[in-house]
Amino acid sequence: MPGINEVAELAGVSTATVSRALSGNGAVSATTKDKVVRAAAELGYVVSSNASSLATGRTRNIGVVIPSLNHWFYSSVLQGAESSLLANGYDLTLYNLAGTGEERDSVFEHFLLRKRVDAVIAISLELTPQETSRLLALNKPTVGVGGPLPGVRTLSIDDVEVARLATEHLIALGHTMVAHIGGTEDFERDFHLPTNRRIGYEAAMEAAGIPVDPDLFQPADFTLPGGYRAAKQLFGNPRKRPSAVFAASDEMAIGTILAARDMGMNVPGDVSVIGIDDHDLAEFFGLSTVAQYPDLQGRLAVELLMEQLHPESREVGGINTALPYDLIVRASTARRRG
Amino acid sequence: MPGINEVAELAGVSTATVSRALSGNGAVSATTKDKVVRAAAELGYVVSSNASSLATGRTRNIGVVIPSLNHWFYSSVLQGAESSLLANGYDLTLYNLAGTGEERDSVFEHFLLRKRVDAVIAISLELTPQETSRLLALNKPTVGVGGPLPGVRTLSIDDVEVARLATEHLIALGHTMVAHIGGTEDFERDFHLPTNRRIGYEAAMEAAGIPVDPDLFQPADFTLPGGYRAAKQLFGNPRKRPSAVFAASDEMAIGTILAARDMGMNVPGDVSVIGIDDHDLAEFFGLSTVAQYPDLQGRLAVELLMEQLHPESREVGGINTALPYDLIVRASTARRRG
DNA sequence: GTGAAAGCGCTAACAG
DNA sequence: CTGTTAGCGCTTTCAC
Repeated sequence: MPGINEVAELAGVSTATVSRALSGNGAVSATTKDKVVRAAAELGYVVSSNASSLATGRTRNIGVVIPSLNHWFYSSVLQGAESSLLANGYDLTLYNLAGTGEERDSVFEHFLLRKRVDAVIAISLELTPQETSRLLALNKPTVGVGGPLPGVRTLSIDDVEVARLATEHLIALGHTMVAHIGGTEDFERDFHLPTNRRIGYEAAMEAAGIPVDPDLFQPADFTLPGGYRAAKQLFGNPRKRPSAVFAASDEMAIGTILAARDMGMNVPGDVSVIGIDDHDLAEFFGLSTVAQYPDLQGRLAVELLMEQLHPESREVGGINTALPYDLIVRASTARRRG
Repeated sequence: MPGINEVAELAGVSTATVSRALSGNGAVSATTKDKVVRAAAELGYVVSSNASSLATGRTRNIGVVIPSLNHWFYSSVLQGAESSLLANGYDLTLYNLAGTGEERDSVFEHFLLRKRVDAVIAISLELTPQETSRLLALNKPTVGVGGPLPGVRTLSIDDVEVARLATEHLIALGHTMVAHIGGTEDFERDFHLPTNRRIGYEAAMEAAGIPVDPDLFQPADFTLPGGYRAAKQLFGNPRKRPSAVFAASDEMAIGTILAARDMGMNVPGDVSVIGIDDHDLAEFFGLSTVAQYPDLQGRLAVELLMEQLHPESREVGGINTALPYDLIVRASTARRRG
């Protein structure tokens, strides 16, 4: 593990010059730079990030706080963020909030404060007021993805619009008995988004002059089994059978498709189904959906941070644009029959 | 952001004493320790991990290298490791190898070498010889999970035994036409495990005196759609229709169940299906399986590392025990009909 | 049990 | 353009 002075010696220059040559800060003649680079390569020299951080106050490391790793959306955002950070020469340290309350506390009480990160990305987090203030107290650039974080710049698709679009697709196919599977109250409190999606659904219905029927709403937990159970309730109602279902996530929509099959119903013959996400499995199940791009959202979050961390070298444009989403029509939606 | 000297001042002691009191290294009288702790709390003092690392040479940070984030197994291991590291006061920095070859290279060429981690956990990695030597050149404690890593202590279930157990379960139910869906050749080269699982399958068949029929093997890519396609091939063969399928992963097994349904076959009436993993969705699909516990594997990997990093304070026992796995019988397997 | 002081390996003025 | 030097904030001998 060679240090900077060994490189300096080999190259026949001072350590300061080595530092300058390797970091690009400060002018170095082309020839010395070349010498230094060679020497460093020969020795296999790599800066000690600790020493460097201590001297500069910057760590080239950013913290990502995530509610859980086992969800398609979160891990996709994480994947996008990781890859983009890597490209920018940053490390990513991961804080997972799943697990006991104690673990969660210790993230906020100890870990984030260790001065180990230059900035933090918070994925779909709904924090307690205390946690939020801890986060803000870090006084570091922070950006949220997918969750509303008071006081923090947040990246999120327009859930109301996305839900409206999905619902309109169903309505345009002639459906009027359009059911909605959305978040449970618990879930709503934690993530807000289900409420927004429900609002978009209701807006689309009302705009089409179709009264919103509370019996056509079923809460679920955003999982496939949850969607399955909710759909069975909907389909089993002898009085009102929906001809279309808008589920607030693809996993629930897939559960809905499976429930329909199990009840002997044909999708889309007897019932149309649409979700939100464009989950990995959506294509396999022929699921129509509104795609969002969590990977891209993770990348964008990193861009945003980089702008704040390196204000000089970046142009600012393009970040404030709304996040993209697209209606993707597959085999699970069709014109109302009869 | 108070520093150690401010704490020292408030407590009326030297910085050396603060360091000792807070780290537990070196003797400090109970009363001074108390004073220091109070002062630190009052100021909200947290050590600068960089300064501390620079001085001690230890970072309290460990690197985790993972092939991809979107897989149940990997992210479960990661989750277990993260939570266990947190409990041990360690940070986790994440290196994802998915993405372009360049990104992958840069992980090995630059990031891991930054002296930022005390140890590394490699999840299911099959590395090139060059990458392996880079890794070993770090000369840091390293443990692998789930993949064979030459020269590295690795945690892995006994794939041969697990596969044999699954197959025996089918055989014991009277099945003789037992098909196997395993890894493609590409996949095999990368992960080895499919081969081992296939070996276990064949061993069980032979032990029961049932000749292994190559027509009853189908390769797939460990995904649900892949399992679906493979199963269709198996079930569509007009000459030999298996009465049971052993899939090398739960996702492929679920694909198999869906394929059977789509072909009008009843599970387990017409065909029994078993997988390996105990995936999140296994219960929902009533899938019989051999559970492995990736979360636990992640935790164990951390234990192993902690032993190496803090040899004094740990007892060594229990780590060399084979990793646990359990046959879990649900609704997808039954006695052969007729 | 406690303090003084010498670094850990690098960077950033400041001179030249 | 390059070298000298003073830290960054902590830990750890070494005395006392």
